Amino acid sequence: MKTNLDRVFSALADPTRRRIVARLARGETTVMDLAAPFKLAQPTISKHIKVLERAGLVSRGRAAQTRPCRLEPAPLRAAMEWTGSYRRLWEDSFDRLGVFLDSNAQAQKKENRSGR
Amino acid sequence: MKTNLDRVFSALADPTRRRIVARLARGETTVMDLAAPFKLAQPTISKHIKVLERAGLVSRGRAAQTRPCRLEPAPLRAAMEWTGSYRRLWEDSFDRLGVFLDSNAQAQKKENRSGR
DNA sequence: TAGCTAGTTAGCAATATAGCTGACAGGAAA
DNA sequence: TTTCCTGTCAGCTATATTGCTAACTAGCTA
Repeated sequence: MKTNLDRVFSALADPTRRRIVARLARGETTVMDLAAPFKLAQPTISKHIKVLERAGLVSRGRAAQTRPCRLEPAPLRAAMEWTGSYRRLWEDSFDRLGVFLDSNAQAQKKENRSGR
Repeated sequence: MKTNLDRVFSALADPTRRRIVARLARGETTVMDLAAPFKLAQPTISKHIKVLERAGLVSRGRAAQTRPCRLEPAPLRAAMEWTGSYRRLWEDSFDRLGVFLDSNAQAQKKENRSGR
């Protein structure tokens, strides 16, 4: 039984997939377009996209004969929050921006209160 | 040829290893201690530790017959920065706490100023 | 010395992953 | 209809990963 975070980190462990994510961050696009920069066969890219999809990082629509891919940020956020939860380890003081992590709730409150 | 980030994300993709990281965040400890909470055989834990070590997430010393493990935060930071670079995708506004990413430079300055 | 504790190394099995090719499907265009 | 474009699916190979056990090493302790 694999957790979501397992699949997210696993998906991000491949440089091809990270490049795909980077491309999708600039906007929705097609499989062919995603495959273009790579020397890999196109079905190979399809497989990578499917991995991203199973991790919840990508969602897809249908438009004529294309399957446009869109980046879903939530899992990226989850990954960042996990790694960020150790932020205090590389920061010397606790009362930096870095509090964002120790409690997201607290960070939220602060954000709301201060409007920053 | 594997990049560092490949190894870091790959290492974090396993729940056992994430639990080891979580434990190490509370302080340096031994392999036996790390293995205790798991039902896995001890050499299996050794292997997981080695994966974390190759990713640069763990460094080890020697003390009598133990090999104390310590968490190295830098790769965690790198992973957080990668995922965080897409932070704008899940935030509606740019001028939140979210500046943390753009402000690594700023954090650096703070660190330097504070004499670290 | 002998034995205990902590840990690594070697080797095996099962499964997953990343790449490929070849064949297929659905929609647009000729 | 035929053809092309955009993909998917099935199946193969090679390699990596995760788990195990058995056997070993290194250092402490009796």
